[in-house]
This record gives sequence, structure tokens and C-alpha cells, in this order.
Amino acid sequence: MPRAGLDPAAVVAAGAALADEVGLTNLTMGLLAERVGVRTPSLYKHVSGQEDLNRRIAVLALREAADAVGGAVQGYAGRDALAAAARAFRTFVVEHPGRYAATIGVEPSGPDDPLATEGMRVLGAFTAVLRGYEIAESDLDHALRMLRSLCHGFATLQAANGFQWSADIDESFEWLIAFADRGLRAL
Amino acid sequence: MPRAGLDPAAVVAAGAALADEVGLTNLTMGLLAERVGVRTPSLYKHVSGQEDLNRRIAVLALREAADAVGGAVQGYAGRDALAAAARAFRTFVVEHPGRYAATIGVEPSGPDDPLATEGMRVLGAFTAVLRGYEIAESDLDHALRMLRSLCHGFATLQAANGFQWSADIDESFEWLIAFADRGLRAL
DNA sequence: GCTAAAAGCTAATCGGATTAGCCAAGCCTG
DNA sequence: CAGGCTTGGCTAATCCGATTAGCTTTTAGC
Repeated sequence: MPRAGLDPAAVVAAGAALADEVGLTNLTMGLLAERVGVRTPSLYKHVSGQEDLNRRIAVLALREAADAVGGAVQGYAGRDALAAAARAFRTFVVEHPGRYAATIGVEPSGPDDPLATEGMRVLGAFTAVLRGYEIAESDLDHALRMLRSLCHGFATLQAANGFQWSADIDESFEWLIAFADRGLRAL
Repeated sequence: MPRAGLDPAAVVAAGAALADEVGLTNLTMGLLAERVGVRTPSLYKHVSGQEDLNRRIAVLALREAADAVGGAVQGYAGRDALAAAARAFRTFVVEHPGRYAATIGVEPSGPDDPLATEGMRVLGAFTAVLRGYEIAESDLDHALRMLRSLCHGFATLQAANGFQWSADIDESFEWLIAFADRGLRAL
């Protein structure tokens, strides 16, 4: 019986991929074990359980989201930066619904928790976008929360297939970006 | 052994209440059975299983949300209506996080599904709000999605304790309402 | 080559969901 | 008011996924 050569990172990556494919709620230890070519109990050599797995997937997701959003914003400012960030975020959520779902509801245990660190990086990327607008210091937090709510809400609704009707979803999202941009410029 | 006098509605109502208390993910058939004073298998005389229970809780939640938002809007227009609707929605989600969570990810089986009906009622309430603004027909759907994303995103982030930092959450929400109002009036 | 930690495995336990099958309560009819 | 049917509840049993226990083999380091 040759070793599978697993390590926590490989297990987590496979778990995240599987969550994207079958949905986080259908991600089972048995399914993941099968995917990585190992018997179920062997997974416990790398992650301490389902909760731990979920946490690690969440950290991975936040890191990737932060990279995506942060990278997309590079070199842009104002409306272009806003559009790039929003698009990158939504693309990430829609393409990786399972791992993004893992980030919802997990709470960092403290300021040193990687979960907190990566979460801050995502916020940092959006904060960078806001710096391109003339926003009063007192409005910054609120604007950040607005942006976050908008992106999170739209992306999760789309990922959950929550938009049934007529209008084109991409078009709605672009409309949303324009709406937010006008509002932010008017502050 | 006297009868408990249960019926599907009572089971669903208890399930929704329990979900709000302990979180939807911790809602277990055993816990619910205990709550309604019956042994676990007896629940299956009223709901066909966990998935069915979840669906029914979702229908209940959407009905209540539609009632809350629709009722709050009565007699108001424009910014007042927007504020009333948004506040009612957020209050509902924050006070009933469990049952609202049940609405996420469930898909109506068809146009006659009560889930679809009640969902439409919620949308209808928000659509009524938008009628108080001068919005071009072509912008209506987008504006509705924007409003929905904003409310859904903010409420779920708050319910998941997703806002860690400094600024006051209620204040942010009021800021959000004002932001949306200005944007909608500028259309 | 020797050894100990690491990584797999099988077997067993546990808990929650669900099903099978039995029984009593309540209602409706004659 | 008894008989019988339907309904709601119960116990026992099954199933499945998570997790733990304990054994074995690989393999890095000496």
C-alpha cells in the first residue's frame, strides 16, 4: 500500500474543489476520502474533523478572494477599480460557490486567526477601491459595509440561483456597479 | 398516552422557532421532537423528512417576511417607504435568522409552489417601494435586484456576525438606506 | 540498516435520520 | 352505544456519516 502523499493543504484543496462541485452541504468525509484516494479515517491524519476542514477551506477561499480582488484592482482607480473589484469578487463566488459558502458563519477565534487575517485582506482590497473616491473619514466604514453587502448579497443570491426572472444577470450586475459608483462619487 | 394534538403547521412553527434559537444547522429532528413533546419518529407523521421540514419553514419565513415588509410600507412612499421596507426586512432576518436561513438555497419546484408564491410577495413589496421613485421601466428589474442584494447581503452578514469592527451597525444600515434613496432618486 | 514519527488501514462506536410494524385514541356510522 | 377505520404516537430496527481506537507499514533521518 503505497502512500498517497497527502498533507493538510492537499486535503483542503481537494475539499474546496469538491465543495464547489457538489455543494458545501453535500461535502462528506467519505466523498472527499474517495476523491483523494484514501479511506475515510485517514483524512483525520490531516484535518481534525469536519469543522476544521470547513475552517481551512474558508481560509483558502478568503485568501483566493483577496488575491483575486486585490489583483484585479491593481492599476485602476475610481470607477474602474470599483468595477474590477466587484467583477472579480462575483466571478470568484460564482465559480467557487462551495468554498465561498464555507466562509459564511465561521468566526475567527482571535486576531491571529488566519481567518481574520485573510478576511482583513479582502476588506483591505475593497478599502483600496474606496480610496479612489472622495469619501469623508466618517463615511468610510459605512461605505465599505455597503459595498460588501452589495457584492456579498448579489453574489450569494446568484450562486443560490435566487434570481429567477427575466432580466440578464450580468447586465444587472453592471447596472449595480454603475449605481454604486454614482452614489460614491456623490458623497 | 394522550395525543399531543400536533399537525404539520404546529411542527413547522416549532421548527422555525427552534431554528431561530439554535441555528438552522443545529436543528435536529430529535431536538424538535423533544420541543413538541413527542418521540422523534412521530414527527414523520406530519412532515416527510428534514428536507420537507426545511422547505416548509422557508415558506413560513417568506410569508412572514412578505407580511412584515408589505405591512411596513403601507401608507408610505419614496424614501419613507424604502426605509420602512428595509428596516422591516432586516429586523425580520436578525430576529429570525434560523427561519430566514431556511430560505437560502431552496428552489421552487414550479410556479405553483408556495415557495414561489411567497417569494413573489416579498419581491412585490419591494417593487411597491420602487414605484415611489421615478424609475424607467428598463431600470426596474435592476433596481429591484440591487435593493434585494443590499438588504439580503447586509442582513445575512449581520446575522452571521460578519461585521466585526468599530462602527455602529444600525448607523451603517441607516446610512445604506440614505445611500440607496439618493441613488434611486437620481435615476 | 535501524528506529520512530507519520500516514494508512480495518474494526468499532456513536449519533442523527428514517423506516417498519404495532397499538391506542378519536371519530363516524349504524 | 358498539364496531371499525383512520390517525398519531410509540418502540425497535436499520442506515449512513462522523469519529475514535488500535494495528501496520512506509520513510525520513541517523
